[in-house]
Amino acid sequence: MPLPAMPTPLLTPAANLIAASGGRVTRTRTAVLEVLQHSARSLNHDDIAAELAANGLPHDRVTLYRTLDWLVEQGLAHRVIGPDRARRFKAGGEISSPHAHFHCERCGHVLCLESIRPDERFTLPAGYEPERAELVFHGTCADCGRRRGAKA
Amino acid sequence: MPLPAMPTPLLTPAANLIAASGGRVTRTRTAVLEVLQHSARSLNHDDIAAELAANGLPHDRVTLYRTLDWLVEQGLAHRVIGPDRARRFKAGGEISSPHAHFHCERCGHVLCLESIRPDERFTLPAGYEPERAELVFHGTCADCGRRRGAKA
DNA sequence: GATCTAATGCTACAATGTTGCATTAGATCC
DNA sequence: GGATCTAATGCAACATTGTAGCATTAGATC
Repeated sequence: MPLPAMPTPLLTPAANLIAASGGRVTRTRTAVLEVLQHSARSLNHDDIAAELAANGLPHDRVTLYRTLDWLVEQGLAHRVIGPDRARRFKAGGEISSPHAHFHCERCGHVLCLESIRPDERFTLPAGYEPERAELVFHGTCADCGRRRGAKA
Repeated sequence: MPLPAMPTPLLTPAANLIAASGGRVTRTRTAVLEVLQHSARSLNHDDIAAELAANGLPHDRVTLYRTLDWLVEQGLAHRVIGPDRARRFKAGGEISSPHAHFHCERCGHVLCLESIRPDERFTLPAGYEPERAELVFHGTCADCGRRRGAKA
C-alpha cells in the first residue's frame, strides 16, 4: 500500500537552509551543501565534483563555482584559500564562528580548528583596523601523526 | 679626469646577499631583490614586473617567477598568498623572523606586521603538530584609515 | 680571452576561475 | 494540474596565474 503523496514534503536540513535564504532549492545546491555538511575537512572543487559524479548528479565546473559562491554569499559555507592557491569550502558561515584552520603537509587536507578563534588576541600597530583575522597552521595533522608512529 | 676602474667593484647589499647564497649575481636577481628591499609592502608579479620595466631591464614572466622562487628558496625573500590567490613577495626570510601580515581591503596592499609573531600563542588539539603558522588580518590599513578621517 | 654551465627568454601548456548567452527547470499564479 | 516567469544551469570561449622543455646568453672560472 503506497503512502499518499506528502502535501508538504520533508526537506533535508540542507534544503531548508537553502529555502530560508530565499534562493531556489535545486538539486545541485542541496547536493553540494550536503556534501559539505557531511565532510569533516574542507573540500576543493575537485573533491566536490567527484562526490557529485559519484551520486550521478549532473553538473559542470561553472555551475559548481557559482553554486559555491552563492553558498558563501548566503553564509551557508565558508572558504579557505589553501597553500596550492585553490579554494576549499566547508559548510557553515565564517562570520558567525570565526576559527583557525590546519593544513596538513602530509595528506594535503585542510581542517577546521573550531576551538581556536584567531581574533582579538593580538594588538596591532596604531591605525590598523582589522575586521577579521585568518589563521592557518601548517604541519602534520593528528591522523597522519598517528599513522607514522606519533613521535610526540 | 676619469676615475680608474675599480679592481674589486663595490656590490650593493642585494648583490652581496646573492653572491653569499652561492648563486650567480645577475642583473635580474639583483634588480628584483632591490625592488623588494625598497618596498614597505609585499609586491605581486605585476608590481615587480612594472618596476623592472620602469628601469629598462630585460625580463620575462617566466624568469621573474623563477627568480622569485630562487630568492625564497635561498631565504632572501618570503611569500604570502593574497586573498586574490596571487603570490606576493617581500625581502627577508620567513623562517628567521616569522610575522603576521595585514591585507588592506581598501587599497589592496599586503603589509608585514613584523611586531606580531603568529606562533606559540595557541594550543592546538591533541595530535596536531604545527611547524609554522600563518596569520593574516583583513581590514583597513593605517594609511587608508587616515585618508578617510580616522574614525577611531 | 676561452670555456663551462647556470640563468635567461622563448613557446607551449596546465590549473583555476570568469563571462556571455541560450536552455532548463523551480516557483508561482490561476 | 497546467501556464508562466525567471533564477539557475550548461556550454563555449576567455582570463589569470603559474609550469615545463629547450635553445641561447652571459656569469664565473681557468
